[in-house]
Amino acid sequence: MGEITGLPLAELTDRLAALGGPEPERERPPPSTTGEFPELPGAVPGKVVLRLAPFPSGSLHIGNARMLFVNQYYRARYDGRLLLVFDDTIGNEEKRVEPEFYDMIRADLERAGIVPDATYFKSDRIGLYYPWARRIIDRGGAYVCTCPAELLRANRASGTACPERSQSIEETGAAWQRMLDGGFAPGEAVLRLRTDLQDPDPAFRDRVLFRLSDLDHPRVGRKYRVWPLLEVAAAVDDIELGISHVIRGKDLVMEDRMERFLWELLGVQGPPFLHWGILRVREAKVSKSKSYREVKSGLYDGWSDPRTWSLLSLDRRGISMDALRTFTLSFGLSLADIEVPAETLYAENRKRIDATTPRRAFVPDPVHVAVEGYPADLATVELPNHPDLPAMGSRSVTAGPEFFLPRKDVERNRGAEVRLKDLVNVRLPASLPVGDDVVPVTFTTRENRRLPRLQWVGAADAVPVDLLGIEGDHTTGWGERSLAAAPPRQIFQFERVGFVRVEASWAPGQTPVRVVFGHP
RNA sequence: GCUCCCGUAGUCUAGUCCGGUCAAGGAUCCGUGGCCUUCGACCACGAAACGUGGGUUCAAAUCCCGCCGGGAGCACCA
Repeated sequence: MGEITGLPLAELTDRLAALGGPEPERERPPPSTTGEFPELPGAVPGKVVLRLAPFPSGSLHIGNARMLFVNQYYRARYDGRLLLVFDDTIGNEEKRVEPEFYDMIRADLERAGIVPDATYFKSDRIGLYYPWARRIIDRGGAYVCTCPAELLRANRASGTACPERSQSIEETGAAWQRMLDGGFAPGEAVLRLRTDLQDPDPAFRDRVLFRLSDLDHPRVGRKYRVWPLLEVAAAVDDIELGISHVIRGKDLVMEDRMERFLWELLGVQGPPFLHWGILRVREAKVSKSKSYREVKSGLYDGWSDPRTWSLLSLDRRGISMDALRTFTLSFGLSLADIEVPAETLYAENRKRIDATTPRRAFVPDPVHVAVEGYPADLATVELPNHPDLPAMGSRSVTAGPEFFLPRKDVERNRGAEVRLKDLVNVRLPASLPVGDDVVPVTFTTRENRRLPRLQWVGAADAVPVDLLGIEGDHTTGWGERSLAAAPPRQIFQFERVGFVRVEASWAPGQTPVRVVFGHP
């Protein structure tokens, strides 16, 4: 026996086989395409209830996608329910609830393929939170503090109790009633939780539960002056709405502790929490407040401006929500904070659209050229809509002898022979004339040789195109004639440029064909 | 500073709970070649990783300890 245990595994296997034993399983598990999604603790299929709690202060963006798709994923996995709970408590001056965002967020959800099983508004539930405040007070768990915010913070940092911390339950009850009755102005009093002023995490010491605000709320106006903070509202709703699992970003971990603390104080059992780490898309410097400002100021082209990286803007760019879902789920529920290049998302989208997207020619920043010796029989040519898929058909394109070529390529290849893609070879002049003069180039051969390839548009029949870039920039140029009839939302690949989506058709003499850049 | 979290290729990720089939899999990026009329796609090939030091063990990406590095939170916002 001792002799066997010392043998390497491979040899053991061989000996086993020689003895006629069964071959051990050697199959690898299938390669995973998504990240790791653990079982939800204690989850029972059909009984899982999850919630999405967006704050209606802007459109949903790429950074919110994880919240959407992870919850959607678990709902499907456990055949559960997903509630939309608008986290529309009052906010503050910088972070305000605004009416248009309710519908905008619902539209975002719909776009992402998420149909909530029910929708709630915290602003409808404010009255529900007050009895809970009473219960907390009655257990001696809170006190009304009238310290100015700054002093409150300083005391918290140093672990110093303010005089009101020692008030009796009766005193707190009376002060709370005074808050409700309007006996304090906003900022004059808050209801604070009694935790432990020596708690190792300073952030956790005697946090504020309820505060006063007289801001006008878009749904309930000034009906309430006493507003709950996120932690209390969530602690109450997670119980009352029967949430079975809370899955959210790890920026909210301390709120877990708050909710658990409250539940323990009140002797109720709440759901477990799961988190994911911070996800950043390198190119997307997402800031809801900046987007808000620039949309309001008119600098951005509304919430569909590419710079917002909103779901709406991604759709506008031709990036499918399915690609976004796969992209988002590929990170699993890892707690690590990560930064991912947008290219990964683009690659995912390309997989979905490349095979079905027609090709078209577009020449940005054009130079007008005239080809000397251009073959007369090539005035028009037939080009395939997709190089690899003959089934996608072809279109007839007006060609030379006059063309538009990309200035950048013409300059880079001065004096050299180049290939007009799918057409002929020409020699470019050694130097370009100044101004907008037509540049003479020389036909060389039809023979397809290994030369730099340039996309081209026949000058005789070109259509003006305006391309909106992802930085909000505009590139103008010429496109081939067939673009004129392109319907809005059609996706094309502009050869050697990238994937674009049509915004508006051509109105001759008025507006160019407007397209939005999607990705390379 | 305090609290919590995280370290697998350039970037993500699987594997870590339950040590051996991991001389580490997938995606993306990069390079080369092919298809030879896209700088796209596709095909083939290639380059590329267990933060670090110690310990336990026949055996460590996996268990234990130290160190180093990165991130988040520390609002009368959400």
